[in-house]
Amino acid sequence: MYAALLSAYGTRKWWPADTAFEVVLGAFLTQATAWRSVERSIANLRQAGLLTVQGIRRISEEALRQPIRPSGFVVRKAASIKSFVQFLDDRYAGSLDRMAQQPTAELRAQLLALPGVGPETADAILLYALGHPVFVVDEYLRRVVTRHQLLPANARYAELQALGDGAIAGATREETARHANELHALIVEVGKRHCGVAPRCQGCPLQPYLPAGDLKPLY
DNA sequence: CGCCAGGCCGTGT
DNA sequence: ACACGGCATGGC
Repeated sequence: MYAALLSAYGTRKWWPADTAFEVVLGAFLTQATAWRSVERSIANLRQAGLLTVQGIRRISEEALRQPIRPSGFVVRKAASIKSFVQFLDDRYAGSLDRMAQQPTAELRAQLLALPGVGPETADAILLYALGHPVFVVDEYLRRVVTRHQLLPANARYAELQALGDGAIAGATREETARHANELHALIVEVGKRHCGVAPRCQGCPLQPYLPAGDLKPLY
């Protein structure tokens, strides 16, 4: 299925961000939020000079709510972003490069301990901001996997991740990270186009892999 | 206008 | 352990 997606859509350029720290901001802002809305927030932050660790460090939590307004959940997201920068300063002297030197499992635990960081946000930061080879599970993957009856609809995050891990294993850490990057990006693409709440399977590159029978809306 | 978006968290069983 | 609603805002 990975091969079919790659063949259909080609190489995606992901994560859509100019810097590692911008990836982190996007990871928080996109929680249950359309990327279109995140883009407007990023534009606001850029205009205010807030796309850097120093920028976020300087602004108050309350003032940060304003530029990220288009992404919603502004009270929680502003607090989460400030907490992350506090953590980065305390633990890694404000450097994502230094943070990236630590073992993946340790970093994941540290991230999950932060407010507003769940498994997907932690893994997105690990992969796209820190370059660690972890597979990122999101709602789109859950939909694809459920529709194709690869796992039950109530599968846990770890089960979905294990499925992804099986598809991205490479000979080197870098190769695995590249596959993790690519496949997640492709899943989002096919998810947006074909795997919404109501299925739109016409022209879907994964159609040959669908089980027999009718598809139902998810909820 | 109503539905939904690249989750996370506190609360109730 | 696990389901369930709230969280804010805007695009379609």
